[in-house]
Amino acid sequence: MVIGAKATRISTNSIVYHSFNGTSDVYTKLLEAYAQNGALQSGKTLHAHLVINGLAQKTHFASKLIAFYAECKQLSHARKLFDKIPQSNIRRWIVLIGAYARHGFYEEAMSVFSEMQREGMKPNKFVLPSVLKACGRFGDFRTGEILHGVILKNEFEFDSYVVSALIDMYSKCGKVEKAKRVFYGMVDKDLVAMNALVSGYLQYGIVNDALVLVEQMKVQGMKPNVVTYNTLIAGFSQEDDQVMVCKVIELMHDDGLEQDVVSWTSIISGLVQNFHNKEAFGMFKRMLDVGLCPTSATISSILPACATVADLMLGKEIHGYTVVTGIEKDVYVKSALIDMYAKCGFISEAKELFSKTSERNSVTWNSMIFGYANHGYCSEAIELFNQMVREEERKPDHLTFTAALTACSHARMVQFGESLFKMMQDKYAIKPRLEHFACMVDLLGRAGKLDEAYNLIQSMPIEPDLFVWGAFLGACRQHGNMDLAEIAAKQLAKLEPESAGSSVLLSSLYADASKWANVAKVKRVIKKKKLTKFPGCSWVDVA
DNA sequence: ATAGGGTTAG
Repeated sequence: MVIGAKATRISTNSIVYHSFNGTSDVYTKLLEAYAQNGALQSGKTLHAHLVINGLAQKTHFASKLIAFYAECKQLSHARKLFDKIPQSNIRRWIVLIGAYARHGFYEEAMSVFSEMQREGMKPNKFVLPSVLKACGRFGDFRTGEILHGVILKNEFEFDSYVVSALIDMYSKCGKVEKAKRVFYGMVDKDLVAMNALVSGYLQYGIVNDALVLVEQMKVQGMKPNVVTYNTLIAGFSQEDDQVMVCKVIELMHDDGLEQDVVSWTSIISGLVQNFHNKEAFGMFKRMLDVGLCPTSATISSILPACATVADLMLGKEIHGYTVVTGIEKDVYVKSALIDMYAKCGFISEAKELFSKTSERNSVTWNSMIFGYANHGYCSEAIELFNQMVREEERKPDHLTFTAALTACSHARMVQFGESLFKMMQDKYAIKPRLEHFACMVDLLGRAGKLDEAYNLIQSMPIEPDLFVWGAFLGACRQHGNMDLAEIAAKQLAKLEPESAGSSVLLSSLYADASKWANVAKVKRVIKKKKLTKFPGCSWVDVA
């Protein structure tokens, strides 16, 4: 299938391949390079060349080709090649499942594994690490436990790859106790296993325990590596604990290890997440001064800090860098760019990036829909939502519905909003969260349906928060309903007696369509507790 | 065949 259309290019390229003498090593290296650069066309051409020369069926090349297509996210091609290799060959299962797991197709990896078992193939120690990884990333703890049983039954518990992957699976599923038990049961504890447990501690929010573990293991002769320290740095940085980040870096230097791109990216990411934009920019600059090149992960971490008009210049510079280096195509980078332009109000730039995107995930879609919704392009937002549902490229998630409902409420599309709220639950089995209720209350409230909004609040299966009451209060003020406004105000005061002022601030922000982006700022203010309270002021200035 | 950093919402 892949071959036919490329006849002309094949002949020219064949000459090139033959000039290398066509050793298998060259083919392998080329395929790996193509995979790394996502050079799908070149890889397809080489594939055709291998077919013509009768090499494509050789298991060695077939495996490489499967990995290549998986890397280029061409799952159907990978699967087609897999189907051409004789069934009894265990290697083909290992390669396909491994390729899926390595490139983020966790659901597929697990379903192929079930298929493998249905075909009567027994799992071995080479396939288990990939399956465990897929389980962990997918959060499928039940299957993971079954695999643990398989490991014990087949005495794979002395294979360090398998055991490390098992610890990682429990860690990723948030089962630290289980991860700990497996780790402490190991006769020869190895570095990868320890690192997997360290990451489990972080997942669970006990970074300090992780540090203690590392120190203990050091006493017993374990030598931590950059991965160990980077894991700890990421944990402390996310917790906004600058002091501990510095301490870990010092420890790292005592062990003769240098910070790499991942260390820097972890620090930058933590700073941005904790709203220290200036410090993040400074750190980014220092990283460049040290001579390290930012990766797509670094870029997608720093871009959210550029999502205000004041810092857009830097964002544009970074955008330029991504174009030059070719990482603009990366989904994370692309989504972050779309979000950045959209947040700054440059909807047409965001739209252009979105339409030129070949690979989109739910974040890409959601960023664009939010961009439209938050800037009053409500029909565009709804149209894009419909397109997403129609094309079934990605399933809408809870954020997609938040974005679409936001658009409905700004456009006063009450009926459509109600149908979305129903569709979300009935068709997609998404439980409405606080923000969905807040949108619905806002939608009904703006349309003057205050009683319906109030009924919805009272029917909520979860405790309404200040956004829900804030939206309701805004609607009551707008429609001059003193009685209901008073109820809302009392509820707000009850929810946040310490920072009653912030509730009012937030509710008015909520009511103001164009100021969504400021919510983050307000949250930061609240977090720093610098907000003076002014209880009982002009909430009910309805008149 | 296993371990580290990333994008949306609140």
